[in-house]
Amino acid sequence: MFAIERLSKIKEILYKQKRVDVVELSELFSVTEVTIRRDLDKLEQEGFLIKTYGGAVINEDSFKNPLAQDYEDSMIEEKRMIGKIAAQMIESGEAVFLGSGTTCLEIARNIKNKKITVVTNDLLIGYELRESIGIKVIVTGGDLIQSTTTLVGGFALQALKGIFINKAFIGVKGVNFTSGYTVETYEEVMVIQQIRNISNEIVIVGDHSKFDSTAFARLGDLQMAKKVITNKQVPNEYKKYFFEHQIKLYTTFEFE
Amino acid sequence: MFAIERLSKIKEILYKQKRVDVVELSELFSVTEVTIRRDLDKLEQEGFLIKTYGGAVINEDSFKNPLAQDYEDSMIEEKRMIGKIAAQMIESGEAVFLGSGTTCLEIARNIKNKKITVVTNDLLIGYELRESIGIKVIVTGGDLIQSTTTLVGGFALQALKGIFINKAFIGVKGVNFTSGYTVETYEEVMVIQQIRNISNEIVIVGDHSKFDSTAFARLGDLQMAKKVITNKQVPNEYKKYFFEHQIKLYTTFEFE
DNA sequence: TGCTCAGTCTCTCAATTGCAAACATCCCAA
DNA sequence: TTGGGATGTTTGCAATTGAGAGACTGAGCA
Repeated sequence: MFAIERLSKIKEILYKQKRVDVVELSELFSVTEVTIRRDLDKLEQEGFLIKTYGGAVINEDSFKNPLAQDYEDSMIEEKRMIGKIAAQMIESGEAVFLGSGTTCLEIARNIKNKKITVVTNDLLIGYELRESIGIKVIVTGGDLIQSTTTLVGGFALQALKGIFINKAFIGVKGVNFTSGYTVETYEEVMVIQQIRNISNEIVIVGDHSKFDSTAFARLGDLQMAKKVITNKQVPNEYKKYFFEHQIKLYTTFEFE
Repeated sequence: MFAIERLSKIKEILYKQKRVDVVELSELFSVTEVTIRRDLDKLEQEGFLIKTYGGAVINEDSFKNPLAQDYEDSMIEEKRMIGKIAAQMIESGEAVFLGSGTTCLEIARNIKNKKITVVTNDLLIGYELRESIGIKVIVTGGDLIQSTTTLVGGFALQALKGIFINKAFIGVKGVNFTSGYTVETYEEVMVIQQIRNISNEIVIVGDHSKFDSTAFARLGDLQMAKKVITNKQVPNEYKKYFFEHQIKLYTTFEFE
């Protein structure tokens, strides 16, 4: 195992368990404790953790610190599964909207061989589908939200006035009984509201980490979509809620 | 086994196993470790992997970071110089349009610290500027031309109706006395014609390989722009022509 | 409070391994 | 023949890891 792999593995453990133990790590990786301490030194310098006597704890600030990379990729496997499920819902000849974010990007990766029209307001989704011969790609245009790949604003809204689509897949940042579905910016909400006007069907996508949390801008209540795709670790009370409200819940395993 | 075969085999292994080991690879291909390291250097430059002591690990970013992919561009050095010259023309507070293509992408790479508004119909240019805090990025939207990163069509034209810009940089595919400036598709011509209506100034950019050749769709004659940026190997007859027609020619060295 | 002691940390040194740069060689094509 | 690209060889340097010595920490206890 390379040092760099060990480091990223430590980061992963740290992310999941919030703390690491020098002795445990040294046994896990079969290296001496000295090496582990040196690794922790490096990660401390990068701001990921704070060393303590005997181990280290995660530095929560590192999430706000742009230098200390994003760690949302921990859900990449879940997102891939969600992408696959979503892809199965899309039929030949349809026009679909893919919202912005990595979950919708995973949907894009699973539909490359279909014959459909894809409308998106995410630069990377457009880019991802550029070689797919069966897919007509339409990008809404708009203002690029700083540090993201999401297009919003006037041009996006204008573009979405003249078209109609069969299904819209919307990635959300928060799912919550009280605040409903939430995303990071109000501008995105505006775009998605317009999508609701022109789409036959709304499908909400988001891995289980989105549940019970709330982002900045409210999209609507949990009943705004009749279909939700997530993975199987979604809390039971949501499963119950969706079932009681005739909202179809698709998870990485069977529908429950 | 040819070097290129070895490289693509390494990519394949990397993709499957997420990591490669210098010693293992050198045994597998029966070449020295030096050769493997040189291979890994190349792949690292292309962004496929990250070298580490003893081997390399796959660069997950290379999936999400389009700019890391297939970075084999002839004339890349020329384009970089052109990008730098173009960047010098752009002043704080201006609104500029960057057309599609790798030459304009090089312009984008040189203006990241400015405080300006950038309008573009190229997905990658938008993406490239997404982190630049001083830059407001507006993407025109539109239909994505198959296998490119260029947006054209109704949405693009519509978006370009309501705005005005100071300078527009247009990359061309062909420069020729008889056919004038040419690009690859008629749809692009439509976009650029609209740009001519809303821009104070048109600047044509293109390295010397574009001269004396012709692409599919005609943009206009050589006098449609009052400024042209290229590199110093441009044929003399064009230098003469531009001089005689009061078109300012900027090259990788001084104006001639 | 101060003591004790096991556990932990840091420092230095050394061995191993990997690396980069310079130079040599080979091969193919102009 | 010559020149350039790819590959191999050599050599000195750098990075990584571990070992051991000594210092530090902190919980328990007198």
